[in-house]
Amino acid sequence: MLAKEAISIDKASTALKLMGDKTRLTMLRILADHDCCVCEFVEIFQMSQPSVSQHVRKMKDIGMIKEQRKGQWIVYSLDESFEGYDMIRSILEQLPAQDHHLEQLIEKGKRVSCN
Amino acid sequence: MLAKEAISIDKASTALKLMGDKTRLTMLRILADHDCCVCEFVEIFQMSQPSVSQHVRKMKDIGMIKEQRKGQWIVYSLDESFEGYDMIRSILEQLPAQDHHLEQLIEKGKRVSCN
DNA sequence: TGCGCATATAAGTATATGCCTATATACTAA
DNA sequence: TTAGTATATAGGCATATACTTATATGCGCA
Repeated sequence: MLAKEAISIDKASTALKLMGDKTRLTMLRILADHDCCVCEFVEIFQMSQPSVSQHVRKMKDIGMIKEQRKGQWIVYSLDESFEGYDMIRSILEQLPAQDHHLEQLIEKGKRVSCN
Repeated sequence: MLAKEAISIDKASTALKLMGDKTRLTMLRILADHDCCVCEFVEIFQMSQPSVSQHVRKMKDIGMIKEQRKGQWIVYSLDESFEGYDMIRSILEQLPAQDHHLEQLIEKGKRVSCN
């Protein structure tokens, strides 16, 4: 057993359910390395802005990610105070990095956040 | 980054989706410590046998668990050869043990598998 | 062979999910 | 204030999910 604080089955299943969607899981894997705003995800996933907004909202609602307004944009990031943070971090660390999405964003001149 | 073999986002999201159900997640947490058969899960979850069978089937279909017939029973266990085995193991290790379910099963004289 | 137990499958239903379009809200800058 | 950009919400629709009951299949044993 790892020396990580245990999370309840209930909390864990709620988090894992959200991570069970390919789009959200990719978003989280990106957020593990880079903060992002909604319009960047729209560009990356070539998906409607409301769809992205709804995915983001679900993750924000359970406290998995947090938002911070930066001028015109709302930048999202993993919330380290989330009860299951250690768990989701350890999951994301086992997934391939998604830096190519960020690189393409920069190439297209659509990268917004600076980090 | 941990030194675990990477799993694709696709494979991972499929596995995580199944783990996003409270019943299945609890089953998996139990299987992390003890092999079980369908009738034991029926007793533990107080759920219809077809429901249990369907949950088990979904996990078997993607290779997450494997079956082994032992006489009258089919005993299920985590499949170590599953591509995402390291990932699901690391998740389950962060969840509270579910030994009380097994203990209650034994008290009721309904424990089947011997391990 | 035939009965009983364990498990699987089929079919139906209610609810949840993920996407879309249309519209509302919030902030920036002229 | 007004226009433009970013984000959120509402409403609708198609599909997926989780459960149920009814029924089929598979194995062990008398």
